[in-house]
Amino acid sequence: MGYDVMSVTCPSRVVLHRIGARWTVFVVNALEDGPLRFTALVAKIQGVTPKVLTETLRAMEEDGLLARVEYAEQPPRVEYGLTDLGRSLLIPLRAVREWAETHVPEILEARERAQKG
Amino acid sequence: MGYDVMSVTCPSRVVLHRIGARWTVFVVNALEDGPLRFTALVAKIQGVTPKVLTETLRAMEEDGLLARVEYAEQPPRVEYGLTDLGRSLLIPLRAVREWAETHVPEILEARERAQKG
DNA sequence: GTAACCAGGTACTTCAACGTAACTGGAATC
DNA sequence: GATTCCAGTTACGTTGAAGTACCTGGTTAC
Repeated sequence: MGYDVMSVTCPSRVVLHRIGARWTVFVVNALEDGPLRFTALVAKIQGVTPKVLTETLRAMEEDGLLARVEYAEQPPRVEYGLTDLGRSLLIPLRAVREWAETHVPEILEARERAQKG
Repeated sequence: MGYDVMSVTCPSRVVLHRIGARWTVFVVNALEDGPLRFTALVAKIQGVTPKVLTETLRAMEEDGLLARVEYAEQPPRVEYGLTDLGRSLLIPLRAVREWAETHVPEILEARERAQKG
């Protein structure tokens, strides 16, 4: 239904902002094959710090992209997995990721040309 | 070609960062139907300031996504248009945009639930 | 008992992105 | 000759996201 992304009041702008956040794309991709524990995520997504990962996870949980599941075991275990909504995001994000991977060389060349020229 | 997006050194991270920049998506979408002049862009993309738009355009030009064309007329005219590379980006970005537009309600509901609960 | 693991939390700092406001300089228009 | 349009530029201030470093409290393994 007609959202106008160019309008300042358009709610899809908020959504695009969340998607554009530095680490959201990585979390979604990292959870592609199933739920993971916090430390597994830190290990898999190189360069992310615990603090930032926590913030990203909380934000994504708030948006219903992610489910945080505590298991009542001893010792307790916490797992993060994609919801149906989060999983549906995989499709467009995969397209972006593939575009990035295939066009990296062209962009790097363009940057070099811009530096020299 | 094996890029590992999860690796810190992966160049596609840089690319994803540029794509994730607040206004890149809007510029690409705004130029979908052909080249536009600077002021036309400012008018079309609501909320963007001249300064930020200039920065965004320069960065995109450096990456080869955009071509800046000066016409040797009186008075001179400047137009910005997508390159082939920039146009190829339209496809994955359209997918993201459509996802955002269709799932905005779900996300807003999830946020409300998170606020109350 | 002590060392490491898990799942974070806190406090502080930094930095780039973003925004505001005002200005420029040439050309055309009234 | 005053104003407006175009295509920005410059200086400055703000903000929010990200990073650094260290702490915590329970649990299990050595």
